[in-house]
Amino acid sequence: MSHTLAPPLAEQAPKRERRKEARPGELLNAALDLFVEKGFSATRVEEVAARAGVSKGTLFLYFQSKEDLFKAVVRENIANQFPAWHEEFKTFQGSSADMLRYTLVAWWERIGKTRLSGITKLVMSEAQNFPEIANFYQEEVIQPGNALIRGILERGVKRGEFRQLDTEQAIHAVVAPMIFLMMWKHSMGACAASAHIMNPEQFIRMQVDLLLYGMSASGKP
Amino acid sequence: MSHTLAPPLAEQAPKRERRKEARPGELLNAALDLFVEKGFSATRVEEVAARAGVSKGTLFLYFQSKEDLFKAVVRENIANQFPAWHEEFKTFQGSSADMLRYTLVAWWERIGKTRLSGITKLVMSEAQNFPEIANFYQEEVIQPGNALIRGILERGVKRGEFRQLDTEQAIHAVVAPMIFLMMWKHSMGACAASAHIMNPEQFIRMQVDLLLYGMSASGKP
Amino acid sequence: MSHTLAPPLAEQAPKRERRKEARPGELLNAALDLFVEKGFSATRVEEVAARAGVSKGTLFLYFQSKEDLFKAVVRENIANQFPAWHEEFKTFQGSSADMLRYTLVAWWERIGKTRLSGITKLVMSEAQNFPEIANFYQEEVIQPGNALIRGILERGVKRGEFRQLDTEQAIHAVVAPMIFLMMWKHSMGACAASAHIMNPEQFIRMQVDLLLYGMSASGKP
Amino acid sequence: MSHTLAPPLAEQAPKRERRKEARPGELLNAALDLFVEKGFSATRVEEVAARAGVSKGTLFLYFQSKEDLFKAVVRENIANQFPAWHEEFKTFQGSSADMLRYTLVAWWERIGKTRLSGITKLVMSEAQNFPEIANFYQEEVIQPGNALIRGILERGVKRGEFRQLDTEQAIHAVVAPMIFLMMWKHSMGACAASAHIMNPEQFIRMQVDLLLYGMSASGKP
DNA sequence: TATGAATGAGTCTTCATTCAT
DNA sequence: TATGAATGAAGACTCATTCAT
Repeated sequence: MSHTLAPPLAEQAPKRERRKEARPGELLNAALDLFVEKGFSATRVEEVAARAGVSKGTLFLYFQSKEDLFKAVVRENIANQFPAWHEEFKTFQGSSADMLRYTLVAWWERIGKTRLSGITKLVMSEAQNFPEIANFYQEEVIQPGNALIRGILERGVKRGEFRQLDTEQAIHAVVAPMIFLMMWKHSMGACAASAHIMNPEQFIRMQVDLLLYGMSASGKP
Repeated sequence: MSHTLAPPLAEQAPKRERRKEARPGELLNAALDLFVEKGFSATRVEEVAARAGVSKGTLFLYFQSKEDLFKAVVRENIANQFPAWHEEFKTFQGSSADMLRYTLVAWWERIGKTRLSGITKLVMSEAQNFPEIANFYQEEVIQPGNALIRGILERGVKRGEFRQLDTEQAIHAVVAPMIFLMMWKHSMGACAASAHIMNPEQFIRMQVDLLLYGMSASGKP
Repeated sequence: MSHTLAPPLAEQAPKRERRKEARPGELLNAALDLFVEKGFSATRVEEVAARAGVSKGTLFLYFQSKEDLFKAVVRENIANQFPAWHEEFKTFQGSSADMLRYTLVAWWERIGKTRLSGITKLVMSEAQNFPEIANFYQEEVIQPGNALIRGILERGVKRGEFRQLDTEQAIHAVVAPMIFLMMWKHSMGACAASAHIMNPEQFIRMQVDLLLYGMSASGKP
Repeated sequence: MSHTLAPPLAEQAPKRERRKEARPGELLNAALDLFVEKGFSATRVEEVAARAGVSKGTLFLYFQSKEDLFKAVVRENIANQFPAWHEEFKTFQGSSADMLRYTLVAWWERIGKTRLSGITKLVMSEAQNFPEIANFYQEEVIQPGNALIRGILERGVKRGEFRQLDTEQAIHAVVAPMIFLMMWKHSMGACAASAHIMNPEQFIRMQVDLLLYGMSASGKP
């Protein structure tokens, strides 16, 4: 398996003759844009519909409610990536340190640097006011995502590359900088004043180094 | 036993209580609670007033607008802590590693573990939609806070305890886990499913260790 | 006879009536009524909507704001009359004295005696507090209206019927009694005490006589 | 009796030692300013109090309500001028044409050109919404004012200077341009665009000429 | 399937008036 | 007499959702 960073989700939808069947997809795409830009609560369904080129009523033909629309956005764009990740991981050949490093860099390419990172930001921002969404995200994104990391860590421990770890704690140590990066990018990072300060790739590299310093069985990554 | 519909006579609460001095504090306290609980946009000024035991109109006697109320909450609870921090730092005697460790632990005690952490979460969540608030927070909290960290790092470098660093990058490395902790606590951490997973003190300790591994001049913290 | 508390079953009025085409007109008509009756500031959009038989929200479907609604009322009822006036004037055959007399009498029939006169009253009443409206009215009504009068006066002078005049001053002399009439009708004239005192047609006739006395080249109208 | 145009109401209030007794006067003065500037409805009692240097509560100590305050302003500044006018008229020596001319010019000096003209504008503007005020003004200002004019006209007719007139109609012909002038000054005249167009003294002179043309027994004023 | 007109509860803010001190 | 804190009824405008066509 090659470690190319190409996005796994190639758009193979035929460009023509898809007026009707494509409607949900266009709505989903518009919704993703707007949810990321304004958050869940501040996004108006009418604007989503307008951006997708349909009427407000049509949106409610495909999605029962604004919340339902959001869930579909998440499933369509994030949750459905997990099988591919799992597949990729099953056949990974390198060291666990490499695997971790690769994962975080690939995550940045496929999620973090794209508008999808805005979804995580949105959920963390508004989970309080929309418990339904919080639970949904927990189950469909966070748990599968954590499972991925857990797999790497347990692999490393089992292969003697990492020292004995409190796995769940370690998962958080891995995930924390990613989440921070997404939050930053979509909040303070969006303000002119502080936008340039942080270089994400550099930040990730540093975080990986720090993590591996701490986790390596040998004391050296 | 008579089933009269007359209201119970227990209502002897004074209707117009004059509490000039106490009002702003009570409103600020109620506002802090609600802003943390629901965010800025979803908090209703009427509810703030009700929780403080006054009418909607009274709130606008003390604060020009909802935004003004929020700024007052931030100033009263966070921004005014910086002088004390600066004072404390000026006379710190130990090593810079100890200073950093002490700072993050103290920060957790004084801000992170209290409801105040909810304010940072709120700002990061809603900065996009309220640029005025974003700028305000940048100037009155983030910049002073960063200055504090910068002081520690530069001290460590000057005293030869830390190796030569890109200070601004290092500030972010220090701040990132704190911000993550606040975000987590007030979003996914507030959901029953994942509340117990993360132990903040332990998380901080680990982060500090990682940071010092990476920054120490000697290679050992 | 049962004293059930159930509401009478007579409510068969359709709740959601679709009248796309008719709505704006009904709203405009209701708005004209209420603006004339109460002025701009004291008119409640909700009452306008109610009088048009729709909900508050529906009004904002057709007009962006209360001010926008007002502008539409003015355009629909007054500003759009000017082309017809101009057309009429272009082909007027009689003497300029007759033309002036005709104009003022016709103006009374088409504007002054109708509820439209209330709009001018409203604008003069509230221009101070709504500069946006003042400017709008100046441009869309007053200037075109003055142009009409100017045309008559210059025609009279050119044809040697009127003596050499300071045209702009004379315009005011012509317009003043009209404006006075509108103001009076919608203020003190609306009070029982003084309603009967003034006969508008007679008042106009007298004003025209006075004006022509003053302006005629021959010294006799 | 001299025909000087000096204002009859000399301020003979002692400048010192009038802290307490002067309160109502200061409030009245502030109220006049603000009523003229913003109208009745848009004037806030709090601002009146502030401008008079007292608290809002104090205002309600002297005046039962906003309406009551307004009535006091009218009485103090306008209604109480009528006795002096009557006195002056009783001893007027010249022709009735001169008397009319003198009256209108003096009226302009004492009322029209001062901020008092704003009161008439205000009443005409808001009478619809405040019938109580409309009636009050009718009785205390309009009727006495009309009586003054009626006196001049009847004098002129009796002395054979004016031809036989419908007195009540003629009163309106006299009053109309004055009212127009006040309205104009405080509405469209306040807008930059049209402020310079009208010269009030010139306008009055012209109106008087027109009136006297029309009313003179000789056909020449 | 698609429209878009209609709804109405909800939100911030203002201000005349009251009343405890 | 004087204060100014407190009230609460409005009012303009928004927006997710419904439903007749």
